[in-house]
Amino acid sequence: MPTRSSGHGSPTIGTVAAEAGVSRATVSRAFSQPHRLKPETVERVLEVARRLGYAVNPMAKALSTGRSGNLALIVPDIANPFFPPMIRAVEQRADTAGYAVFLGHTDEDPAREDLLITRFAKQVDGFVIASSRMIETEIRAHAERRPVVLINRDVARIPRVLIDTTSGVTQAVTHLAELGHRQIAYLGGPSRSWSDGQRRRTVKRVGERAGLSVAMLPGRRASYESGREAVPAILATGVTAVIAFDDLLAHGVLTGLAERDIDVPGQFSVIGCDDVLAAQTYPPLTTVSSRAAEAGTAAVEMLASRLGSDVTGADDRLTLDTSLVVRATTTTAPRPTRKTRTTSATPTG
Amino acid sequence: MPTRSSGHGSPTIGTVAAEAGVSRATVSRAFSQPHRLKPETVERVLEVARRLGYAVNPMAKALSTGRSGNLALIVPDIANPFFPPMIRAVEQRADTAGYAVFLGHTDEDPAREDLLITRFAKQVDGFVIASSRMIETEIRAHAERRPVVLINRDVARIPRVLIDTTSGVTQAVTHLAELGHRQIAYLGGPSRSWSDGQRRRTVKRVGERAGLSVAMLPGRRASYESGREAVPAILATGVTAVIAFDDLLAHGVLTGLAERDIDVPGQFSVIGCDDVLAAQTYPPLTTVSSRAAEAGTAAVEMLASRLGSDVTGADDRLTLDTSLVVRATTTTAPRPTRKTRTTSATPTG
DNA sequence: TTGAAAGCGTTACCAG
DNA sequence: CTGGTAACGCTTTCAA
Repeated sequence: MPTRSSGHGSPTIGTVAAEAGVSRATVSRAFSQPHRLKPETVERVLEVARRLGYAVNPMAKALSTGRSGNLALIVPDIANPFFPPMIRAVEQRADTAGYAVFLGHTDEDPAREDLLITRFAKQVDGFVIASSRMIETEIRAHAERRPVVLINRDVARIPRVLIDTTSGVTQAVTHLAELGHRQIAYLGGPSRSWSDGQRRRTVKRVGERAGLSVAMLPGRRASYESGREAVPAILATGVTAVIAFDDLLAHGVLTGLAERDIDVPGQFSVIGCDDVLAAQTYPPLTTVSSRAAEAGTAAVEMLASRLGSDVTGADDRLTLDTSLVVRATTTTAPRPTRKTRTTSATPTG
Repeated sequence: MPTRSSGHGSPTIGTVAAEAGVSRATVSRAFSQPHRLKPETVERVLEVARRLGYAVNPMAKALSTGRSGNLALIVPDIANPFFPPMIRAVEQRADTAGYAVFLGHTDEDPAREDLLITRFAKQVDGFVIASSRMIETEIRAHAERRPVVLINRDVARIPRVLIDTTSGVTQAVTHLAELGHRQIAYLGGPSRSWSDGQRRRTVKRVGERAGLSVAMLPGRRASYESGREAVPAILATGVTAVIAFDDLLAHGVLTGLAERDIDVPGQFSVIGCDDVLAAQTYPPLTTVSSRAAEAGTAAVEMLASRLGSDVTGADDRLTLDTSLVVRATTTTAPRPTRKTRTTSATPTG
């Protein structure tokens, strides 16, 4: 029995229509295009709707309009303190733009990332993909189906917002050079990370230009433990300072160093990246600022503008500059007392 | 022109049906009830679908079946490190159960929480609400519309998983008593927090039973800064040890104490809660373990079981016990030398 | 085992 | 300014 206005479940547009004595089309308009209706009609419909506790069913609406009003945010690792502020910002900005957001956690796995995006695809109007680990081809493929805005991943012709750590890392290297350090190391992060590539290249380039010998340590998971475990390798290179991919690693290094009774910054200088630990380490960590929240906000704005008007727009690429925040883990290089020896791997320079 | 099998947009069930020479109903069945179809038919349909890149449209499916395959996770504060592991767990468990998850961030605001839930309602099959700040009436109202599982909020007859810190906090108080402390304080967290209430009561009860004098400090936002700022108030009470609502606050207290040259644990003992900072503070924080991830997983499981079968089931209430993790911020009470006095400013060494 | 057709709740085009 | 009526893409009786 196809009764539109039954009284059991949540009220539908039909229920309201019947009760208000108008057509379903009118009820629909009362919500989506009130200006095309006589004010008193709108008022009456809305009143009835309120009384009945009616609310538009987003899925039905989506099916009809082709726009879901949903976005998906994909991140590699929620547990990394770099992301929560970004997630928060995306959520907030999306919310004010009327979007609800799905959260996808890829656990740094490109395959999982690909899968998640595919699963979300039909249910969202667009994606914000942070620190994507997928290969360009895959990213492009997805971007062709749905609007995509990338964060910290530079793929031509795909809207993206990049936290440019070149500036901050350059300052970091220069800072160390000025303090008299002659040998420094870069402790890498996730290998597929665009940010890591950028930082790695910057340290190398700027370091060598400043006449420093710089050791590159292989990338690893960005975590406190990884940093702690990397200390022996770092020391083996004989450097007097290290710049880590991020604060988490740097924090771990601080601990590893402390465990070996190596004084920071007295005997060794450490610099982090992202400034997520603020002054919460001991000693307070010198680091490169980040702008995760801003990036999130900007990404949603880009996405929203794409969704609003079908602008095939220019090649959107927003970069956010960073800078060095000097705290207490860096100081002048120790005089070359004992000669630290490299054992096997990791040549310098 | 109502052509079902046009060749432009993403393929629909009609496209596949036409291409495979079967009815739309058959295609639908090939995906949802393959066993009710001749194996070779299923195979052919699936093959065609794959070739065409067809994927079921979840919204259309949802509209038809009334189940969206989505869940919503509501949290008060993504930035608090207590939540990311939980979010991660929820996401993961939901994923394996075939659900996608919306994330809602309420920023500790009950009104916003209420609003978010309402907005999600029509689009999800159920909610996991963590540390809800809403009043019981509101929670009940929502729970009547959609299945709800609460985390760290104890509302009768609503499925909930509670991280029971009673055990851990009891151990904490006892630990301090055994170390000879006679006066301790509890530094409160968010006022609407169920966990805070539980911890507060436990500290008070167990403390007094052990013959300690216990000072209750008003609740505040669970953050590093709040903890740091609370130090003067703590010192003003003349206690020799403090148990903080969570690790963030405790960490802040550590800093505030250090700024005043008060040695921890030599002159003052500090205990946190949730164990989210692990050994990452200086000194490593004695704290009460937490089980955020487990709670998230359990919550989704409860929800999924409710969704699966319409069990009006018993009064589900799962509690997860905790215990004290002793690290390095607690030790025997200092002898009553100088009478600790609060001045005003922040003298540093 | 398969097909026809009636919904699911909205929107949007076309009349009036 | 408002109503009728096809879609939107899929599921699900009901028949065959």
